[in-house]
Amino acid sequence: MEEKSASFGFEQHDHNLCLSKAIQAAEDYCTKYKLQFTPLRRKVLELLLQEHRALGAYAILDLLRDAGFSSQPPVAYRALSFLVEHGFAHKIERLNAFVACTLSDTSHSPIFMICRKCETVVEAQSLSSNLNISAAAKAKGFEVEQTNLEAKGVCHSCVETV
Amino acid sequence: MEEKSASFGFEQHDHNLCLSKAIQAAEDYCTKYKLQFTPLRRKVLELLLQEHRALGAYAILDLLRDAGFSSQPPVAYRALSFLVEHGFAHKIERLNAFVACTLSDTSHSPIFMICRKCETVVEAQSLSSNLNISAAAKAKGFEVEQTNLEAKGVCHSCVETV
DNA sequence: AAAGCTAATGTTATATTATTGCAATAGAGG
DNA sequence: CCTCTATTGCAATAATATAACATTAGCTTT
Ligand SMILES: [Zn+2]
Ligand SMILES: [Zn+2]
Ligand SMILES: [Zn+2]
Ligand SMILES: [Zn+2]
Repeated sequence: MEEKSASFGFEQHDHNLCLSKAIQAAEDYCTKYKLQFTPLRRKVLELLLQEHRALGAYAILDLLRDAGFSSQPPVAYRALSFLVEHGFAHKIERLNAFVACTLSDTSHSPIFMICRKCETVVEAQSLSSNLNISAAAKAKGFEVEQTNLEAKGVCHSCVETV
Repeated sequence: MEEKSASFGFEQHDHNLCLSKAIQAAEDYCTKYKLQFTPLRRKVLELLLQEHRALGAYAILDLLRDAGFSSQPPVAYRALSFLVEHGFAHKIERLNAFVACTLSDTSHSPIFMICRKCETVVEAQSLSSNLNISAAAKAKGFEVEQTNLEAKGVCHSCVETV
């Protein structure tokens, strides 16, 4: 009874599994590092994991209200800060929105592919590109601490549609 | 009487020349493509070129007021849109701010190195990294249209200071 | 030059995104 | 249970950005 209806990585996959694994991983990480994976934080991560799209803070706030939490901006922003800080989510700067992390590896330099039609956000691990960047930077005497690459384009599903 | 006091590319350089060249290039480009390089647009580009730092729209607005222009938000945002659209400036998403383009090549995929201490923003041309990204994307069936890489770190001058 | 058209700018209002400061509450640790 | 700290709730406001419409400037055509 495997469900593979949701799209991810621009591919079909078992999204229920995808979601529960990510939650479990976050829980394990928090236990290990004595972080508080509170109901609020868990809920926000779940909301982000529902879809492989970036959600704005105020969209999350609406969903939190539905779930019985407070719906004041700081509530969402603080939970999101926690999730981003510990690598459970990322901020997509060009959308002012947040997406759940889909890579198990903590503290990575992600590449995001953002479909401008369906707004799906897929995260990939940076390949050698990161090395090139560091090299280019080093040549200019710059110490890279964190990189963020956001690619806008059209995904497989959308490229065929008008 | 060469002046090399300003830092750029984390290096000393003749900033007056740097500025006037960029203005001239923009002027030439606009003439060629019949774009209106109006006093307002020129002024905003000049303001961005003053420093190799990203300026927020409202900072620009303050400077515009000093220069006798209107200081309502749309004035700055429209001029910035024009400059960004035609490649004379870029938006630094993680700063919600704008920086003058320092590369002559029109329509490129820039890399920005942002010093978190002095806030200098240096633009570099992407090397082979772009190819890697497109390759990674293609593997996922994604058509890259535009990429933006922002690296946070510490520049040469600041790395030595506490 | 005058009229007509289009692009750019001015202006007002409002939408969207994000933070500050403080009070109340929940959870960890003794 | 008590204390301390982290988290959440809440109110106000800051910072960033856009929409809608009026006015002006710069061309084009007559
Ligand atoms: Zn999934
Ligand atoms: Zn799509
Ligand atoms: Zn310069
Ligand atoms: Zn610096």
